[in-house]
Amino acid sequence: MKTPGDTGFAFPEWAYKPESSPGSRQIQLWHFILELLRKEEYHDVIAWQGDYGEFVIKDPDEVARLWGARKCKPQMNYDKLSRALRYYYNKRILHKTKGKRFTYKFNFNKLVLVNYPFFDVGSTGSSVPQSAPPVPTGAGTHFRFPPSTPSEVLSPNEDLRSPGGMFSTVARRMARGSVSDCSDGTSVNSEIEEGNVGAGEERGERSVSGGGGGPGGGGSYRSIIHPRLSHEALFRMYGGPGNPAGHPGPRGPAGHRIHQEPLSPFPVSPLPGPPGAGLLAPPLSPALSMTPTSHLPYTPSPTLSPMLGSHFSFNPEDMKRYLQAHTQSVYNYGLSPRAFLQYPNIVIPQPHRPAADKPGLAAERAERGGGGERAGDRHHHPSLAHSAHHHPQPPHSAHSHPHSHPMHHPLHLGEEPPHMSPFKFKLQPPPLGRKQRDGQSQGKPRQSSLSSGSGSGSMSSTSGLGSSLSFGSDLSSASGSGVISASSSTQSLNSAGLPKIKVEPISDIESEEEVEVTDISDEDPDERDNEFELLSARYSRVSNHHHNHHLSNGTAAAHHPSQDEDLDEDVFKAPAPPPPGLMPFFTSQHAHRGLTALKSEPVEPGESHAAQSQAASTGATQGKCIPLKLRFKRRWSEDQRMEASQEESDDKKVRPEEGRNKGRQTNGCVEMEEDGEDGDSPPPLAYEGSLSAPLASHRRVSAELHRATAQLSLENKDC
DNA sequence: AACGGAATTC
DNA sequence: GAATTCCGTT
Repeated sequence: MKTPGDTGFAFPEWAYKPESSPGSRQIQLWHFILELLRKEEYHDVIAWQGDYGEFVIKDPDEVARLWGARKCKPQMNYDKLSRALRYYYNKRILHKTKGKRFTYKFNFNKLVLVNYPFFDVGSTGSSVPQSAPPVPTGAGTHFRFPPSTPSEVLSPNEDLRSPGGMFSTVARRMARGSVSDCSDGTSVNSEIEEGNVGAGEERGERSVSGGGGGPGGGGSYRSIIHPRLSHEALFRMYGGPGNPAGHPGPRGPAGHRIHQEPLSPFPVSPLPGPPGAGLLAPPLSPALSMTPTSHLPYTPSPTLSPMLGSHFSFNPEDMKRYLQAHTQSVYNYGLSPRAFLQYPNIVIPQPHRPAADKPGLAAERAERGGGGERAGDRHHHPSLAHSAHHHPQPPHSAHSHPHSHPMHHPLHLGEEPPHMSPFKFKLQPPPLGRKQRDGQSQGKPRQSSLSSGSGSGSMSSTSGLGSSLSFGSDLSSASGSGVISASSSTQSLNSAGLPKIKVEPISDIESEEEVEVTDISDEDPDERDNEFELLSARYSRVSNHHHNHHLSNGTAAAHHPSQDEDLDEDVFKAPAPPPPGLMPFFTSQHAHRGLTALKSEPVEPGESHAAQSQAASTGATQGKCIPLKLRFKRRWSEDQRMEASQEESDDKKVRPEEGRNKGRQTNGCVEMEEDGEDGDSPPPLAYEGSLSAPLASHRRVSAELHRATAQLSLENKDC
C-alpha cells in the first residue's frame, strides 16, 4: 500500500508522471532518478546520502541499465547517463558533489519549489534529512497561494502561512485548467509510468489516495517541506502519519512501510492521484522547474504557470497576504523583487516576522529503524543512517559567519576595485563544429557560454524589453551579472563566429566549500550564497549590493537572475534559516522605507547608504516620480558597473542553443515498478536559525531589496 | 571519474 | 526539449 500518505517521502505522484514534464512526455532522467531513490529496492543501487538532496549512485552500471531499460536504450551506460546528468548542471537541476564519486545533488528548488508553488510549509521543525529534499505535501487543506519562494518553505514560523482556503478557487481552476498536465488535451496517456500504471499494481493506491489532498479543494499542495520542518509538521501537513486527508485508514501498513529510506527525502505527496482525483493536478510540473526560473514572470509556458495570472484572478486580499509572505521571503532569502512583478497592482504589505521563535530545527529525528525494508533489499544503507546523525552541515555551519544569511551575497564588490575581481576572463575562439575541428587542435572550443556573464549587465543595457531577451529559456543563463555587457547580442555574434569570452571565477572560493557543489562559483553571485559568505570576509562590504539590480518590470524583464539562483544555491546547500534578526530589522527600517517608497518615492533621504548612493547617482531625477524604469536602469547601470568588475560568473551558464526538431514518442518500455515506499525518517536537519545581528551589509541589502520591491510595485502601479 | 562540445535522435 | 552518442580533455 502505498498510499501516498503512507509511502513516505517522495515527490507527489504526479511528479513522477511523464506528463509532468512539459518538455517531453517521456520520462526524464531526473524523474527516473527520483523514482529510484524512493524505492527501497533500489537503495543499493542509488540512494540519498549526505547533504540535502544529495544522492549517490552506488551502482552506476545498474542505474544505467535501469535507465536504458526505461528508455528502451539498451546501449545505455553510465557514461551516457552521466552525460545526461551533466546537462542538468546547467539547468540547475543537479550539481555534482565534488570529491565524491557518483554523487550528485538535486536542486530542489528547481524541482520542487518551482513546481510546487502552492506548497506551504507547515511548521517549523526539521526533520527531514538533509539529504532529503523538501517534501511536497498535498494534504493541506488549504492552498497556499504563493509561489514558491523558499522562504515560505523555510520560514520557521507559521505566520507566513496563508489562511487556508484562500486559494481554493485558484486551485480549482488550475485543476481543471489546461494547466494540469494530466487533463491536458495533449492527453497523454500518461499514466504510463507511474501514475496509473500502478493502478493495477502497487502504485495504484498511491495515486488514488494521494489525494488526501483531494478533499477540499484539496488537492492543494501545501508545501514543500523544508528540511527544517519537523516530522510532525510534515505529517501534519500531509497527513503523514496521521494521514493527511484524514484517512487514517489505509495507513496501517504505514508502520512498516514507512520507513523505507531513512534518508529519503520526500514524503509522499498526498496529492491527489492524478486520475480521478485529479482535481488538482498540479499546474506546474516538475519539469517546469527545470526551466530556470519558471516561476518567474517572464517565464514562458504560461500554461503552466499559475502565476502568470492571465489565467487566474486573485483576490486582492489574498494577494496581499501572499505578497507579504513573499516579501518576507524575498527579504530573507535575498530574492529578487521581481517576483512581485506578477502582481502589479498590489501593494506589498510589509512582511513581518516575529523575531524569535526559532524552532529547534535541529531537532533530531532519529533514525527510525527502518521499518520496512524490503526483504529483497540487499543491504541497507548504513551510510545513510549515518547521515542521519551526522549533519552534514548545517547550512550555517558551513560558513562561519554568524551573519550568514542567504540574503547577502557578498560577492558584489560593488565598490571594490575591479581588480579585486575574483574572476578571470578568457577569450575563446569560436567553437568549431566537430567536423570542422578535426583539423584543429583541440584548443578549447568548448565554452559555449558566453560572456554574458553576469547577465545583469546585459539586461540592464537592454531597455526594459527584457522580454525580448532570452530569459525565458533560461534565466539562469541570463543571470550573472554581466561583466561583459553585450551579452545577448554578443552571443548571437558569437554564433557568428566571433570569439567568445569566457569568464571564470577564480577558484579559490571553491576551495572553501569544496565538496558541496559543483562550482557554483561560476554562477551568479547572487546564487552563491554560501560561497559568498566565505568571500564576504574578504569583500565584506561589498557584498550587499547586488540586490539592487533587480529591476522590475514585468515587461521588461531585465533582471538579475539572482532570485533563482539564490534559491538554487540554497537548495544545494540546504537552505539556511532566515535570520531572526533580520525581520525586525526589516520591518522597522526597511520595511518602512519600502512602504514609503511604495507610496511615493523610492528613495528616501537619509536612508541607508546604499539608498543614498543611488539617490546620488540618480540625482535630481530622483525626487520625482521618475519613471521607475529609468531609475532602475540608472541604478542598475551603476550597480552593474560596480559589479562588473567582479561579477561574472555565469560563464558557463547555459545558453540556450538552438533547438532542432522535435519529436514525440510514446513508448513504454518500462519495467520498474514501484512501491511507495518511503522512508520516513529523515534525519533531522540541523538547521539553526541563529543569526546574529544583522550586519550593516545586511541592512543594506535588505534596504535595497525593499526599495527595489517598492519600486517595482510602484512601477507597475503607475507613477 | 568527470566534464562538456558537437552531432544526432526521438 | 531532452536526451543519446561520441569523444577529446582534465
